[in-house]
Amino acid sequence: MRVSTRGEYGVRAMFDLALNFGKGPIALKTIAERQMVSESYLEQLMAELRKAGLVHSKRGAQGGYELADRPVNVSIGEIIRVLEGPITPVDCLDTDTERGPYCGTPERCVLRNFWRELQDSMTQVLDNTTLEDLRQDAYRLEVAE
Amino acid sequence: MRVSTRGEYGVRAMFDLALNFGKGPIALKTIAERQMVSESYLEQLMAELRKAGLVHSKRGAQGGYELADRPVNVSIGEIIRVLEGPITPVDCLDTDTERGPYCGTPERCVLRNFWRELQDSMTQVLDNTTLEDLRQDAYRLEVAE
DNA sequence: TCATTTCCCACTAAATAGGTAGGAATTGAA
DNA sequence: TTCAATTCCTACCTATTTAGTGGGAAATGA
Repeated sequence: MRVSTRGEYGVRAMFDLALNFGKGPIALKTIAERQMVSESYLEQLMAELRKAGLVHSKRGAQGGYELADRPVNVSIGEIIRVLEGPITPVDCLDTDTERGPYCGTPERCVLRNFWRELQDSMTQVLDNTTLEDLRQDAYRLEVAE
Repeated sequence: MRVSTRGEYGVRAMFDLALNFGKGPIALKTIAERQMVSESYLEQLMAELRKAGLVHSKRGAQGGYELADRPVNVSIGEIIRVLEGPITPVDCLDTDTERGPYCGTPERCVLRNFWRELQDSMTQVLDNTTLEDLRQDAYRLEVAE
């Protein structure tokens, strides 16, 4: 029932980009240092986020990464799905891949419904929180001090 | 963001015991066959559930396992915690173990709060669903046919 | 007595997690 | 035009976790 470091680091990096949105590209090195994450490991994650269209990159000197869209349009769920795959507590909920939608006995569907409920409560939080929400939380935190 | 087969099989087995609650001990072999799970693998899981006090066992001929308590008193969350450990999407939420409660920068606490929200929504479902709820779902399913 | 059943321990193959290393390609600035 | 900064790409690596298997000792009802 855990998010791996892929998801966790990815969210940290995207949150960092959200806090610096509008300032032009941010170098991977900067993000990695600020978020205390291995640079070359994070690089791989950023490559996946780029291919998924969540960030834009600029090569060469003064290059770096920036959000492809405004923070309000990026949910945490999107980030997690790119880095961790579909949000499904158990395989039989996963209709996209070939992990099968039906599980044999009718009693088993009772369990399937339960897992679906769990899935819904997770996606509810994940898909309804955006980077903008987190950015505002951070802002409020700063003001309060 | 997945439950491993440990949790999934464990819940299946406990659900099976709930459906057969009051009928005396059920042999591991029977559960394994009904739930289509490897017998010796399930055996290890049952051992952990027994040590955690969730099931009672009886050795020898006519032996087997049965719920230690009425289905209404067993939540799915308990089962999952025994077999998968604490329900924490990320380490910094885990105050029980030595994974640390505090994460460095104040901005990071924004993320911590977010993960906490996710955790809450998960435990909400997991801890408020009991084996009795599932048993009744199964009963209703049967009646409807 | 004996078939049945739990209990216990050791082992293992494959996948996943969490990285490292090195170099090619691009680009802004001096 | 050169060069340092930076992304991009591929390959590789180690430890841990996952999902089991196998064998035998101990208990117990018939």
